[in-house]
Amino acid sequence: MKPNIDHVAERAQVSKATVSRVLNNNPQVKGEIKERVLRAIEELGYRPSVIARNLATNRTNNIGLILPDITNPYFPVLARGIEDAAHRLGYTLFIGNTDNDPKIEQDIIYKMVEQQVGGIVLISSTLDEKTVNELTSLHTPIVLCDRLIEDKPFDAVSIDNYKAAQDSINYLIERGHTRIAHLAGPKNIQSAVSRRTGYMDAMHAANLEPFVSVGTFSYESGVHQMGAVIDEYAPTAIFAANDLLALGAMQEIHRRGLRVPEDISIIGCDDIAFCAMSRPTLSTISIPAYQIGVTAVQLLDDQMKGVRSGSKNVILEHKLIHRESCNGVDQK
Amino acid sequence: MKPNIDHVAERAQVSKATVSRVLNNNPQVKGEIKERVLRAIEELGYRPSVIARNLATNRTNNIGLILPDITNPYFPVLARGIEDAAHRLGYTLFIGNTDNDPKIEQDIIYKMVEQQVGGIVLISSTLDEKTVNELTSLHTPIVLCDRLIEDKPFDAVSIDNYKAAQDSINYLIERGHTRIAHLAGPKNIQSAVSRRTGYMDAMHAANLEPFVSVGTFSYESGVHQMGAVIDEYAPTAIFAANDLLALGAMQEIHRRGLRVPEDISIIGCDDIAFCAMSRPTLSTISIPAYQIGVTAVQLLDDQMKGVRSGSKNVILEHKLIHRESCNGVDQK
DNA sequence: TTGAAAGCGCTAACAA
DNA sequence: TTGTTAGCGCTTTCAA
Repeated sequence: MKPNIDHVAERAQVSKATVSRVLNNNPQVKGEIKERVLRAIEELGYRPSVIARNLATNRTNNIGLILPDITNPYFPVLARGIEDAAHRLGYTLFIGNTDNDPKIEQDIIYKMVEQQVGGIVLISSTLDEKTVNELTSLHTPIVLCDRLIEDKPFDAVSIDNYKAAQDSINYLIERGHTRIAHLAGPKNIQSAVSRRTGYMDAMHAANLEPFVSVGTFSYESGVHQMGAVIDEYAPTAIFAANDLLALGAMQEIHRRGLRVPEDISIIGCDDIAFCAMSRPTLSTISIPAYQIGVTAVQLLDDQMKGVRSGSKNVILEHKLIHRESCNGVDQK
Repeated sequence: MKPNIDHVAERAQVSKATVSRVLNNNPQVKGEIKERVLRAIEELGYRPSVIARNLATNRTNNIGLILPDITNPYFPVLARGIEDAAHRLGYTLFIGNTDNDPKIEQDIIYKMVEQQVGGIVLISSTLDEKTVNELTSLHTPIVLCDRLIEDKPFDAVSIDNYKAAQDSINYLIERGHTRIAHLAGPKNIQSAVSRRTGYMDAMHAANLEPFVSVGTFSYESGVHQMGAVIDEYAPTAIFAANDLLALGAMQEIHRRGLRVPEDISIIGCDDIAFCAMSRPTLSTISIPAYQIGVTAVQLLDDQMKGVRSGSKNVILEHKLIHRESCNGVDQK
């Protein structure tokens, strides 16, 4: 039979309150008694019941991670950062995929709250007024990743997507490109929108004619969009809203017998591992996904421990990575 | 104040046992009373405390997924299958990465058991006698993925790695190759060992001289190993123990000014998404990772519900996918 | 510094 | 068919 706190108390000849104190490192237990309790615990192979403790204290050491789809190569790195940080802080991690479906997202959030998670790291696409109000009413600490919500009562950690887009465009402009098209992501995803706006503003600032093709954040979408872009705009460079799009676009460019970067330069965003493996290797905006994850958990931990009041918005640095897929227009 | 079962009982003018019955869909509650209780629940916005229920029943609706590293592109698909199946069955999923470190693995297993998970899906590399005994002593349902343990009291789901390797070699032999090298995975990972054995046996059966280079399951290892293989063996074909190795090898082959498949054909294993995106696209053994995940959860659910006694070993079908990276020797 | 005892919010015998 | 009551294994006042 699995030993419980009473068995330990009995064996150590103390009350279970004392055992509980030892368990919780309460310093007011005298050394000798503490020894005795620890020995009893050892001898019985006793492990406290987390569940009973949860009920008594009304909290858990669990936190939840809710993301669109772990299958998208950008997310595993983020998830790993979160898991590592959570593990380090003694939390166990729940995980759930939403496929960007607001209904599923709701579902999972409630399920995790029901499990009494101490906090949630949320990568959401659906932050309308209604959702925000519901989240607020949960009274569960929340940290948002990858989207920047101003004037909202949530902690968040992300990069400056607007600036990342501008950096990309300016990088292409410096290399002499003037016909730069943008493969954009979904309109309901905030990071995609920021990147698109950054692109538009940078193009206008340089007096260049913009061209945007909207799709999803997938490889297939990149393949598909690229065909239309070539037909309708004849670009010499592409800024893709993420790397999967860029890789798909590259595929289509090659299929048409054009070359990267000689005919068309291309830059992506995220810096997934495959950017360095593709032929040619893919220039991109590197997002510190792992660090975003770690930071998110730190913010969450602070909230859970009541260290801070008010919400905090952390913007991490992105970095443009130059690889083979980008050339100057004169280097054909 | 958050309502509890007593509040509901009071409002519905019944005992809390009756409320509990309604909560658990016990059919012996009369329709009218059930209505009253449901109304009270509705009006109070009552949600039962999972934690209290866990303590009372001594079980949870949580299951755990323990894997080496979610960052390895093979695992997210598996994880997704597991999450989807778990979600469908009403389980919430814990996740933990081990980095193939037996100590961390132990740690996470205990942590999850401590959380009273109902069961664990384990992708382990370290199944020695000692670990097996410890796992058995946990009395927690366990399903192993991706490795086949005979005569062990665990459910498992995997593919036939030995045969997968043989299929690959025979496929290359049919195309006229005779100098076929193998980039092997770590010696302590069972799937890697099976693939290697399959390779060796297939080579011997065909009277061909084998050449094995041992490394890790990473891209970098593929790059590194490939150099040595070219120098020491001059292969016309490569069977890599996984796709990352294959992609790394391809990179190195190109770097040396050789061509795939004209100079060297190459086939990998796993069928990660990038296989279809690389240049050339990569032939590989397709492993039904998603289906493995789904099946694992089904087995786990059976165990948890006591449907079955004895352990079950499910082998799913793999499939050889022909892509551009493989040629006949005469098609130079 | 330690112990006694009352919960935490539910489930499940057992009785009625 | 419903209610009474005793736990589940801890934590946490309050008293000693």
